[in-house]
Amino acid sequence: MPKQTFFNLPEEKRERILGEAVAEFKDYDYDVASINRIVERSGISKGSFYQYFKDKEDLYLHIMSIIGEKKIQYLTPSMMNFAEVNFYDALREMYRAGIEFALENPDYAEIGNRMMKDTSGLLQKIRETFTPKGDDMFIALLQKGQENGDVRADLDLRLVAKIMIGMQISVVEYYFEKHQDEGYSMKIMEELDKFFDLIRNGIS
Amino acid sequence: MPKQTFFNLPEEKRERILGEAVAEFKDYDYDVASINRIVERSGISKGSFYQYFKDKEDLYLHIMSIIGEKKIQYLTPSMMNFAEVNFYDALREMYRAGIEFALENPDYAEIGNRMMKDTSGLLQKIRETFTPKGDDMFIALLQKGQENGDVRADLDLRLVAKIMIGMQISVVEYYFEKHQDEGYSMKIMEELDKFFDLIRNGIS
Amino acid sequence: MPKQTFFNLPEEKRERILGEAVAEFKDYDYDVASINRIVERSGISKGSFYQYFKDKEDLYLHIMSIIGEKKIQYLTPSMMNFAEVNFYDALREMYRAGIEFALENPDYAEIGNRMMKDTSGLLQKIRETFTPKGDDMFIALLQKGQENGDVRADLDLRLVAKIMIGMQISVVEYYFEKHQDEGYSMKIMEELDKFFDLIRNGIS
Amino acid sequence: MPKQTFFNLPEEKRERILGEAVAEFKDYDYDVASINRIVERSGISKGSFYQYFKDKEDLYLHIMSIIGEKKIQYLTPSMMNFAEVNFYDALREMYRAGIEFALENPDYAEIGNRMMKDTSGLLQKIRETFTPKGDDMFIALLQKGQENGDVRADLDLRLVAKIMIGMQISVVEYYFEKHQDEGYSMKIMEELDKFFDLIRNGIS
DNA sequence: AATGAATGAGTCTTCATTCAT
DNA sequence: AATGAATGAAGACTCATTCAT
Repeated sequence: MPKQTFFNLPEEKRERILGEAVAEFKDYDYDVASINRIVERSGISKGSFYQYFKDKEDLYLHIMSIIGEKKIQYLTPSMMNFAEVNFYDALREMYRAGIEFALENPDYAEIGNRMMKDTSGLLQKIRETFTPKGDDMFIALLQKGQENGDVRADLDLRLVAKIMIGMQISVVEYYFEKHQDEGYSMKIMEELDKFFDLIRNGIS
Repeated sequence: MPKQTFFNLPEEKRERILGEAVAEFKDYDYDVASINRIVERSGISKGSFYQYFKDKEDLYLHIMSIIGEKKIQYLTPSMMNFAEVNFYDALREMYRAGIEFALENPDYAEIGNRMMKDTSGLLQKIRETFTPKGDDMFIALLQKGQENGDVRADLDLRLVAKIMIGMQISVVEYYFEKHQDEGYSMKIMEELDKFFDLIRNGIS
Repeated sequence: MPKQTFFNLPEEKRERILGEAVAEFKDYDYDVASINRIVERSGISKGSFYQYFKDKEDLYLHIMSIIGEKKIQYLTPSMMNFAEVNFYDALREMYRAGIEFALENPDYAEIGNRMMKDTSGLLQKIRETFTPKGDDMFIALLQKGQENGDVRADLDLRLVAKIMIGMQISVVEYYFEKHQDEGYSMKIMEELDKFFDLIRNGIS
Repeated sequence: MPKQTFFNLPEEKRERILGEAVAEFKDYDYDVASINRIVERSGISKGSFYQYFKDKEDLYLHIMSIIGEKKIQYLTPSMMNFAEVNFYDALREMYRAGIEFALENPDYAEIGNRMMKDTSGLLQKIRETFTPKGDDMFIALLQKGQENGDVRADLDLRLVAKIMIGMQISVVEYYFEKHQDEGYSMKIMEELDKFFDLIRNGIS
């Protein structure tokens, strides 16, 4: 949690610092990311940095929480009426929200992915704080699906949830690689629907 | 390629060094892994290390090639009779081999995953040397499946291959977490079969 | 170019660092000169050094530019009225300035000579930035001499210029060795005049 | 002085080692030259090296003595009949010999120049061992010239000798730069003669 | 609140030399 | 006579963090 001094900063300055920090953590893993570089590019002094944040971890956690909040903004609306829609529509909506988040906030998505992959000990704890949310949402969704009869009853839901989260990342990466140049387009939803048909009806 | 001096070492020492290096690369990304720590824990001098290996990359590549060979040992037998078996049996066999490799060589698997995730530029090239194998195998398998009529014709095979590789990793991670204490057990195959049924027939 | 932090230093400290750096580059070629020694003798930490200078080359270039400026202070006055004086007076003045510079700034002269001799590749570029001045000045002087009829027309001026620059170094070295103990004295000019008579009228 | 073991070596091996050592000292100053590289390229073991030579300095001194001997081979014949010829012919012959040596043994010449330039303390002593020869020869020559009346009496011969040695190096370097591509040719003597005319009769 | 100089441990890598076999 | 493994000091450089002003 940044110190109060940070929140007292004029917004412009606060955003500048955060922006450069995001740029750094997008390009480098936590361990390799450099406070030196962030400070330099932000145009603030080293001393100031340590008056805003306790240490590197403090800054990182703050950014992660910002990313988390942003992600929830995308997900929440689609969760509202889960009760009413059927399982597949809900699942599709969830994927769509996640992908839209990634497309509109590529830096945040990249940092998130980086965190998921990192195993440097420090981040282990952090990950455990952030991932359950996503996991639990998927599991809850699947349970509802089982209740509705939309999903087979004999599945290990935690495994399926884990796989589906992994799928979401794979799909986003694939889309990034494929459409790198064309820029963002939600044409991805067409492909996603084919993918959902696959989930639903199997490969065969 | 390590220098000849390394291969001239008494096996015990050679294995000790490699063991400590593996332990290091298992715990840290390439950039963060420390030669200092490796030599310290191996009980050799820094000078000696550089008489065995050209540099950090040389050591890393050597370990990667050892891992690659090991993995091939697991995969090769199952590839033998791909022509004769049907698509799903082959796919199942492939997964089984991959999972067995990961369960019996968790450190190697961890290093492999780490490499796949790394974005430090240096490893980009290395990855391209090692990953095509996996990707291509999956794609080849899927193509054969399409020819046999086992797999639907309207699929983007590269996307499906990417997802299935991601799945394999997810599955392995899941079983690591679940069976951490119980130690390795191939009871996993029972659950995997349920999973394959899912792939085949869909979630519904 | 040193970083701003360096120029912010109290003058005493700044001069101490520069002094020790000059002492190092006077005693050792660029490649052999040691940052470790410089910081140790300056009484600053290694970290501080790299907050003042980007790297070894940065420090070296800064010193070279100081030397260059100093040298120009010696040369400029004598260049003022080249147009009016005859060739031999100009040449003599040029030598005198160079020798005076070397006698009064022996460390600078030594570093300069060292640079001229270096072949380490890095300094090649640097040399090309600094030497043209000297070469060109000599050639310009000789050309003017030819126009005035003071210098024979059948000479390869580039060769003569090269020789005369070498002569200047030889002369300085000679007086260093000879008058090492006696300290600096411009009695050298008497001998130099004999030498110029030699240049003018030949050995015979 | 190399150890006896070195001289017991089969000639082929001895020459190979020396050849690689010469190649190293041609490319790098004494301090920067690497025993590691020499050993590696010679295909001998580190241990062997130190059974042939006491240390780096021992090897270097041996090479310098070889170079010295070679140079004497070029110079001696021309010195034979100094008594009989006039001063300028002798001087011209001396230059010619030196230049021919440099053209036919460029590596040796390069190492020699490097030594002359080096000031690493160690080489100071070495230089003092080797240079007097050259200096003394020039001085002797000039003295004879003075006796014959070929050379003015009012010259500081040690200074003139130093300058003339420097000139020889300048001339060789110039010729190397100018005729780099055309390969070796004694056409240089034509230019040299112009240069001697200059020495003799002065610039004017 | 802001500064920025100071720090020492850390990074990878190369070196000349020794010594037991 | 030959080997080559072992070594520790030294090289340049980066790091996150502290603290006096």
